[in-house]
Amino acid sequence: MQPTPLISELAKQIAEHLRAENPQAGTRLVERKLAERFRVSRSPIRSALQLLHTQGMLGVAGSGGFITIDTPEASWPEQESIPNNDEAMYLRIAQDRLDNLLPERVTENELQRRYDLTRGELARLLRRILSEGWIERLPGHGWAFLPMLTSIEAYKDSYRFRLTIEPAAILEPGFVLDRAPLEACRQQQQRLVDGEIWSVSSPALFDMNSKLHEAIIECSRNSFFIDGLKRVDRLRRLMEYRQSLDRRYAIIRCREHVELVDLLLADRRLDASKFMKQHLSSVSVEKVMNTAGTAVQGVSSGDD
Amino acid sequence: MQPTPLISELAKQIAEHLRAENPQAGTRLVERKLAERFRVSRSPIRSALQLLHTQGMLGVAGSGGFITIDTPEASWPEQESIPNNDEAMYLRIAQDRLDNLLPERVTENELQRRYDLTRGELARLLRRILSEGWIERLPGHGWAFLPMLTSIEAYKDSYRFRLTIEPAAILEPGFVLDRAPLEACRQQQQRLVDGEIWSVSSPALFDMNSKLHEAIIECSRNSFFIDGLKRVDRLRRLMEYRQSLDRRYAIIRCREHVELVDLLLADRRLDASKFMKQHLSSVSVEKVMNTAGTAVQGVSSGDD
DNA sequence: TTTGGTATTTTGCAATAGTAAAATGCCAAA
DNA sequence: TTTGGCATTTTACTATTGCAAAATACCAAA
Repeated sequence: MQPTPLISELAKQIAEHLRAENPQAGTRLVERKLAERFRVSRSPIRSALQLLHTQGMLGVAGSGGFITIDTPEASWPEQESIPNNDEAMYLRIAQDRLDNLLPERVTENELQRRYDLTRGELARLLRRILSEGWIERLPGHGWAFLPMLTSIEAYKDSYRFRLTIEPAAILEPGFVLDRAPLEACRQQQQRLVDGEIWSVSSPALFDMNSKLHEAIIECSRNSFFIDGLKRVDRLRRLMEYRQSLDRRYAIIRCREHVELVDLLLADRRLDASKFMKQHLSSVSVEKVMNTAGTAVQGVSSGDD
Repeated sequence: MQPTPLISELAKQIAEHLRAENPQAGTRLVERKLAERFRVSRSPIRSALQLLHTQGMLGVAGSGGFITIDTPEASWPEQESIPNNDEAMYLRIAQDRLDNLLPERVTENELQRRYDLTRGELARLLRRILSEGWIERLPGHGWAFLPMLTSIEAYKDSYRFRLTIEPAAILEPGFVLDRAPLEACRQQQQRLVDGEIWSVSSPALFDMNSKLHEAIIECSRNSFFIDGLKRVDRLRRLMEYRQSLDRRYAIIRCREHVELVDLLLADRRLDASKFMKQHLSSVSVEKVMNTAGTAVQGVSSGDD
């Protein structure tokens, strides 16, 4: 039983899950529970557990099944070892598109040849790109890339959109605070402020920041706001993954994040909404100032 | 050369195009121009023209090629004759899903059997549904439907989202008025107010109204706002297609639409934005009142 | 009942070839 | 140059079959 992509992906997620939960040694890992949680059947879960066991990260219970053992945190390796081909290919296509190496219109065969993909891999990629909204099918043959966040204009557009929906989402009538995830994000931001920010990688920083904003908007319980922000973030990620973030600005944003979460945790929603507005508009201004003088693909102030 | 789906679709679009342009008899239809406009190659355009010619709606020029003839409006038939199988199937699946006849999780085979589809048809359908955001792939096998606008809650959510973005879009700095489409929409709305509303079908009414709102938001030139509204509208269409609209309320909305466009055409953007806000919130209230007493799937006030 | 073990069924990807349809390149005429 | 006619190339859908992997059903033990 070789690890299929799904199996190693699941192993990674289970390890991550355990790192977050941090259960005491000897806790039983119930196959059905995990299967339900990760929305797959027991088969791949079982194989993933097997895999983690052979890596010495899980023990076996006397009566069968796997249990956690007392694993020092260091030995929950970032299971990135198996570089997910799909993800890499996805980013590569995005970069090629941003660099204008890919024409606006492409056929499936072209892509398949160019990136040496099987039909299935290509189908998966196109599905993903489609659902993220930067490609569409032409009526006849082939696909057309949609304009992405290539220009500063589009960039500013994305911030004005967020400036509209994020403060409004906090004032939604159905807004209910999810304390746990917010407190987790707050801690993360505090650690960044306390110095981690100077060592963490740009993509990781980007992810932490967008995770915080998404955690907040999810409290609105309005899926239109939630989806709206997530769609913007996925596009922004493609743009910002290639930039290195200027930590001198980023740290200011992180401080603001902490303050923002504190307002929310104190149930001061109106103040939080106002603060969000101010937070986003200052990021926006910064971006413009920052990109005005330098090349579009230069250093980004950014974060959020 | 039988008409393929693409060809009959193009014939329909070309007829519609001509009805809108209303060129004088004898105007030459340039294949390459049409091909570019509809983003296909010349082949299917040529076949579509051929088709329209055999239906007696186009003449031939002395030196080859097709020209328009003096066709009374009545004889530009709504080319709906060939019921697009894909579209019908799409609506059927949406309805089945809304009626809870389809489980939350389905496999491709299940769908293929249930609706008697070929692999390709199914792939096309899934792609479309995916891009509209109400289905997603599971990590293993199969697909999961996402919660749609099934509840009144979600319904109200969609209006609050619009209430946030639509008035804001009018105030976007990049806002530039597209007079032609707006004036066309205004005329359409005026005709509705003048009595057409009592005879036009519910889906047609829905389309006219959403077209107006989309025409307005497109002036913002901010693709995040534009996309946001379009996504909401696609979902709303699925819900509202099954409802018959109460014309006594709808006509009020149409009058407001005329007024709204007039404000825009007079360049009173601030007033237009305020008016939009009031317009949307009254629709929203109406919806709630209307659905509160009756069944969810009863008569909708609606329109916008 | 809950759980893991095992066997069985089902799924959907891969590879292939054939084919209709769409895209494209070239040419001649206006 | 613009345009339509025509021929050719390319694309992507269809329909196979085989197979690995995922889902599922059933059973026994705790």
